[in-house]
Amino acid sequence: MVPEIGGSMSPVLRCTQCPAKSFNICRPLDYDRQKELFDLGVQQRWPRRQALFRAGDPHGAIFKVTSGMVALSKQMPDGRRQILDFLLPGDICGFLETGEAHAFDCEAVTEATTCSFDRARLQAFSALHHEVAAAIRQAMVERLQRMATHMASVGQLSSTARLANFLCTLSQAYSAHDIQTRPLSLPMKRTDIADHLGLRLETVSRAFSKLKDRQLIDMVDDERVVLDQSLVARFSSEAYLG
Amino acid sequence: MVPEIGGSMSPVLRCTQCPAKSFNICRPLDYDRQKELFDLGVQQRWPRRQALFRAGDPHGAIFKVTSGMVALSKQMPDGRRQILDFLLPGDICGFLETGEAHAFDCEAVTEATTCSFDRARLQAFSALHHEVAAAIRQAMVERLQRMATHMASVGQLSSTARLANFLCTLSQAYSAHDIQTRPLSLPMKRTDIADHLGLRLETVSRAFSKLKDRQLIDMVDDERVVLDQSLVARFSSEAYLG
DNA sequence: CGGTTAGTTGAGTGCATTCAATCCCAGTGG
DNA sequence: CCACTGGGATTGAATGCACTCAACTAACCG
Repeated sequence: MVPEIGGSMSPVLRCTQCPAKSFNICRPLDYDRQKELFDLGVQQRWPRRQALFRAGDPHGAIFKVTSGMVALSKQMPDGRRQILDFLLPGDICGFLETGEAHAFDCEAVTEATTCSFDRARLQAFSALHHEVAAAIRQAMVERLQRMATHMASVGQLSSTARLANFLCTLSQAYSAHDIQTRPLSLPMKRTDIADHLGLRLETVSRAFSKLKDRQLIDMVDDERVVLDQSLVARFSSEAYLG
Repeated sequence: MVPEIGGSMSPVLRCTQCPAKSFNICRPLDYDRQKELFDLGVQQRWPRRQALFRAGDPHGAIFKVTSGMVALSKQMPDGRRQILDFLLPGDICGFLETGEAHAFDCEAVTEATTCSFDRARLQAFSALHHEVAAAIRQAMVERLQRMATHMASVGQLSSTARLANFLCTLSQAYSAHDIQTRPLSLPMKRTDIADHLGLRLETVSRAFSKLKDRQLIDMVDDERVVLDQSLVARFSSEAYLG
């Protein structure tokens, strides 16, 4: 799932308890400091559909996803939910809250493992190491930009274009996380994609069929898809959403 | 438009060149430090529809809105646009970019004035004054939460509910900025509201009519509306969007 | 085997869109 | 003064896209 990356400048450090590759907010740190940070972490395993935390929970830990996929979402009182983003191994969540409580829901979309850090200790660590604070800010800016692009997609595009754009965006995220993109794996359910795109699952299914018919994608099975080059060219964020 | 706020702990400091009330990221600063920061600013005036900056522009200044209303948006190649947020006096923009270029478009929705700061100098200032850095991070977190709530609205609600929620959210933002909410002023055009909510302007107009028919709002004129209590209770972010 | 879960497809409905007409108002010039 | 104009908002009629409800398939598991 997460292939080895070779030829890095310093040895790829692993959290003493985490199987996945290095914490992306730690890239700027040298080996000793990465080790110091990772030693703070505690590994946890989450079955599919289980909540890491819910909006309103008092926030304790900050989570780094180490395997599987996790969804950040907002739940409405009537049961509808909006999935804001899918998190991949290396991503962190639970750090962007105000006050004392979580603002979002966070749940495992597949079986997932995380490495969790005590919030106060990570904060103290980032106060000490200026580069970590900068990396956290950078992570926030990137999440903001991802959300903005996605909002434009949900607000402006037709169902099929929305799905096409989603697949391209996901492919780009996989590339950034050194995850294979051909075929592209879709570990989340159709319902999850629907809740992410602001559609019903039947509409998502029809959109998949349309893309297949137009030969813009090729489905290996329900959870593996190969994107055609022309799709990537037309619907990637840069090309399509400015 | 921006009534005086009385009884503050320290004197309400004004930027030497800015007519509006104090920079909200500066609330934690004492008087001397606020003054030091504000002295860096340069005032500018923008006619309606003019761009403060466009996505892709190399970023220079960071803007604080001092009067009027400004829209952050994402433009698509075919002309459609998604307005991400409306900025009120006291809000800042242009600080959440990666690399060398702006990620969003920013344009004046009404005639507006801004106080602009050199990016490098503000960054240096915030490195020096720890509380300012924290306030900037806080502003980013709040924008992220606003966008998340809005995304849930665009993704999940019907046109009328979307408009109702928008009006309530706007009212809350006005309160937080010490702007009058009864009546609530709507300085932006119907097109702007449509581009914010992911609807067509005709649909927005029909949604206004529906809310009027159900006596959930009362229109003074095209740009002034009074929200009924029951509307606020049902469609404010906390009540409706978790 | 039957039961469950996930996905696809069909038929019909409803809501938002498109296109067009009308209204209102402010500004302008005859 | 009134007629004309243009921008913005509203409303009507018809279309189309996404939704709802339902049937059906496939895979998995007891």
